[in-house]
Amino acid sequence: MFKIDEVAKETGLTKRTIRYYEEIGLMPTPERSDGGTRLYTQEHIHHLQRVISARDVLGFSLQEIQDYMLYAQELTGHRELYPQLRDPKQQLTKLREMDQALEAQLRTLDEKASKILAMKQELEQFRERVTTGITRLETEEKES
Amino acid sequence: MFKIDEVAKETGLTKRTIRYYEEIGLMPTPERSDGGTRLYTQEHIHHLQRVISARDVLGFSLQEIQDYMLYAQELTGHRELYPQLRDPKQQLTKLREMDQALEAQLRTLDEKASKILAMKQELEQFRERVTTGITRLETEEKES
DNA sequence: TCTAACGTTGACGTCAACGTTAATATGATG
DNA sequence: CATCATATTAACGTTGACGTCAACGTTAGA
Repeated sequence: MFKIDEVAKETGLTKRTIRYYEEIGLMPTPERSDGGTRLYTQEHIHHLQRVISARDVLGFSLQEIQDYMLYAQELTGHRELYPQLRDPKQQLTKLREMDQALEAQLRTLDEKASKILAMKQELEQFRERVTTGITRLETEEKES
Repeated sequence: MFKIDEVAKETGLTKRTIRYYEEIGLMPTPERSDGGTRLYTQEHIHHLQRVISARDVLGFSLQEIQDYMLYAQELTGHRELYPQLRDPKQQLTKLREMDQALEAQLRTLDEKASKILAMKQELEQFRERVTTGITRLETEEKES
C-alpha cells in the first residue's frame, strides 16, 4: 500500500495531478485509511503509467483516454462483463458497440502511425543534408 | 493568392486560428494588400497542413511544433543557410547543433511509434475477445 | 458608387489541465 | 504524547489554445 507521495515519485506525476485524475474519473478510487488517507496499490501505479503513456505519447485528451481506459478495464481487470449479468440481447448490443469503438480507435492509431512515419522520413532527409554539410565543412577545414 | 477564408476552407482551421498561428510565430507572415488584407500562397497552406498534422497526430504543443518547423524551414524553403553567410566555424557549430536536435526529435518519434504499436496490439487483443464473444452469443441465439 | 460580404484589430471569454495557497486533519517517530 | 512531515479538502489562480464580440476598414459586384 502506497501513500500519494510514493505514487507521485513512482510515476513522476504531482500529487495534485493524481488527485485530479481521480476526481475526473481517470483512475479507480483508491481505498482510504481510517483517517481518510488514500492508499494505492501497485495496480494503481500501473494504471497511471498507462495513462501517462497515452497522454504524453499520443496527445489524447484526458476524455479520450478515459474512453479508452473504460474498455481496457472492462476487458482486463474486472471482468464483470463476460458472465452474463443481463439479457443476452443487451450483451450482444454492448459487444457490438465496443467492437465499433475499438475499430475506430485502431483506425486513428493507424493514422497516427503513418503520419509519424512521414515525419520521421522527413527528419531523416534533413539530417542527411546536415551531416553531409558537416563532413564537407570538416574536410574544408583540414585542407586549409 | 488566397484570402483568409479560402485558406480556412482548405485547411479546416478557423480564421481565428490562422491569425493566432501567425501571431505566435507558427507561420511565415503573409503579404498584405494595400488595404491590409492578408494574402496567402500555396506554400502557406502546405505549411499549415503540416502544422495540423504535427498538432493533431502527435499531440505536440504549438511551442514544440515551432521548434520543429524552424529546422524544416531552414532546410527546405529558404535555404539561406547553405550559402556560407558567415564564418565557417559558426556554420559548423550550428550544423552540429541541428544534428543534435534532429537526433533528439527522431528519438522521440521512435518512442511514440513504439508506444503506438503497443497500444495497437492491446486493442487488437481486446477486439479479438469481443468478436469471439459476439459470435458465441450469435450462435447461442440461433440455437434457442 | 453604393452596398453586402468579407477582412482587420483589439479585447474579453472559455475550457481543459493542472498549480498554488490556506486551513486543517493524520501518522510516524523520538 | 508531542511534534513535525504528510495528508486532506476547498478554493482560487494560471497557461495554452483558441472562441466570440464589437467597432471599423476593404473589396467586389450590381
